[in-house]
Amino acid sequence: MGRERRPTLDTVAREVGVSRATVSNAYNRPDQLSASLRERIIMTAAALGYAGPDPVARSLATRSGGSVAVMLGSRLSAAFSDPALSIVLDSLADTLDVERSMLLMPGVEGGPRRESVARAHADVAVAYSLPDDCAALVEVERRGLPLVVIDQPVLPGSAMVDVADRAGAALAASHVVGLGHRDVGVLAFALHADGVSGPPSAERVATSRYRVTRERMAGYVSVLDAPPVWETPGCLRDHGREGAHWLLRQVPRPTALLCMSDELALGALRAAHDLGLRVPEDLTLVGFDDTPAAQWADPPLTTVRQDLVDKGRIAAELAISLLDGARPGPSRTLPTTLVERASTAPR
Amino acid sequence: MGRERRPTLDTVAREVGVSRATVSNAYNRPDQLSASLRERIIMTAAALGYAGPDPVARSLATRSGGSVAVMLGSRLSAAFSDPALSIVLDSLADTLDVERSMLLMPGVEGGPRRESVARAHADVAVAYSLPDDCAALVEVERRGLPLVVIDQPVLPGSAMVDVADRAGAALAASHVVGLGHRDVGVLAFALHADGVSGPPSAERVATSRYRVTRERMAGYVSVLDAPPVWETPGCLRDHGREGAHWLLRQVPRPTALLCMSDELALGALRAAHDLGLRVPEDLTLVGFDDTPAAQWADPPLTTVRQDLVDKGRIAAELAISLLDGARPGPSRTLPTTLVERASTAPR
DNA sequence: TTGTAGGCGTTATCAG
DNA sequence: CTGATAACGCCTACAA
Repeated sequence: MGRERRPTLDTVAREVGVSRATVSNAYNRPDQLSASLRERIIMTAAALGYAGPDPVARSLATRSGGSVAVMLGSRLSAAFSDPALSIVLDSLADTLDVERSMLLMPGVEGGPRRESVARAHADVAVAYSLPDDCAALVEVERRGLPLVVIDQPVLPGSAMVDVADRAGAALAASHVVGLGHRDVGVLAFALHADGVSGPPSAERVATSRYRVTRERMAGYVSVLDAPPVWETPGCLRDHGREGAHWLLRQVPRPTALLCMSDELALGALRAAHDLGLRVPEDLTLVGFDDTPAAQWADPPLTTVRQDLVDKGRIAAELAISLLDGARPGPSRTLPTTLVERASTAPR
Repeated sequence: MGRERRPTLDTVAREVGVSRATVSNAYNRPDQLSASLRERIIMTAAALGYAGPDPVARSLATRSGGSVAVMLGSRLSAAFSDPALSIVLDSLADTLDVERSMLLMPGVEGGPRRESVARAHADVAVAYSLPDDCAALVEVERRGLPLVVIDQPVLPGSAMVDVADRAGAALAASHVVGLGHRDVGVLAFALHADGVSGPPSAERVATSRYRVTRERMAGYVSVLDAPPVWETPGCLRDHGREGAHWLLRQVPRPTALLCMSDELALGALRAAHDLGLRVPEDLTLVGFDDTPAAQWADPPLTTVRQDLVDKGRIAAELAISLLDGARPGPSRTLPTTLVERASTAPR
């Protein structure tokens, strides 16, 4: 099994009897040589089994061409099971130029491993809702990679796109209060990355590493007065179901639940079902994100809408402009709006 | 904004007064030099703002270090909305060595663009259920990248992992027939990438570009006699719902539906609900995949189980072994089993 | 323990 | 239109 060296640009050049530069031009600047010569070069290249310019070598020479490193705060399973993230990622990938792919860097404990960031062939990074003290971000800075942040953290020198989470949460809270609900529970997602679930202490809430969670909580609390809160360990439907069971056991029993995501709300819907409560007659439910599943639900979910497609698109655009040498501008904050459907009703 | 050149290994070497090799060793082979010298090197490197060895240059020199290119047949949104795929990818990423990330290459029309594969910094590729004539695969071959195929296509020279789809489908069909059902409908996913939906012609079935679809269909048909079939344009729940509505309008109305995925089955469940049919009393439903949603459903779904986590893990292991120079062995076929839950009942 | 020299496969610049 | 020549930034024998 002789590990025979693969042909290179030079092999082809020698065979054709031209210089390497000419062969390179044959691939990258067809207008720089006669069609016939080019043809001859391509032919012999094929005959030699030359696979075309090596992407890595090309990148070294051009100092570019890597992909976009997308850093996630969670494992892929968690990432994929979060519809909101899927939509953002899809839109991001869609907007990226064809020649740049996404280098997905899953997180282990609050972010990708620093080492993997150090080795990544990327010339721009996108951080998706990462904890402020994420080691991977230190590495990004050390490498001097242009950075686009989605949601978190707020970092000088990086471009950023986020969402009016707090205002949106306040909208949700005001809505249910306006409907006459006095006993309102909150279904929050993780405040820390320790997998703990249950009613969190005030301190735990205050010290949350997750900006989105903090903001949404702040929005709820700006309207509500010390509501009962259940913290879930993740954003899965099951988690929402579990938390809702607890919340609905409180006395007085909440007549409305504000949920930090649609998935959580869907879990709560299930819990209501378990307990024989009708939505919205016996229980009012508000989600967050407005993912497709929210409209799909029975009843369709009232929720706080954020434009996830826009979020991904803008992140990609920012990444591209950074690549083009633009300075990161002020952060772009997308609006949130309340979408009233059938899961909310007057008390 | 002077685009000042970033320091390199050489800059550091000169500053410290040693050779580049020594600096390189300071990073890659700490045991090759005294701790004190190493320390001095690292310090000045930091002072100079040297970010450590450039990943691209390193890869060029070592001829390795790229990531694993994962080629998908669909856009990411579609990919993510398919729970089965999510699980496989997660398991795949999880098994990969820490230093290799996944380069996600979404497909546009049946696969990634050939051009993007040509430029990818990858030293191994994983194809996930791609059409046989996928251009991206030609490029993979041209580049001589080691290839691991999941499900499709069957390609000489590549490692492969797939699933006993046909046998599994036959299992499902036998199960419902054994239960006494005579009128059985089939909810199939896309046979072609043209977005068409409806009852497909025999020719359309026979010429399907998708192996998984063909195999499952073959499994059903090996037991059933010319069942009514509805082809969905995708694997979304909505699609399943739409198709089920049509199937349930046929005369005689099917008393059982075999669905090519759990998502489709869940859509069918919804359709049954729409029509006031009880499952399993009035309608028997069988899914495929055994994703978490299947157990979650109400009623929990009888389905054909495949081990998606294994599938991803094995794909990753194959990729790694290919990277280590192993020859692709015979294809690994994972078993399918029938998981009986509450969505099936005797006629 | 350190340094030297050669190579990795391209691209870019600038003459001819 | 073509070809030297010099980067690009690093790795790795091998010699000292």
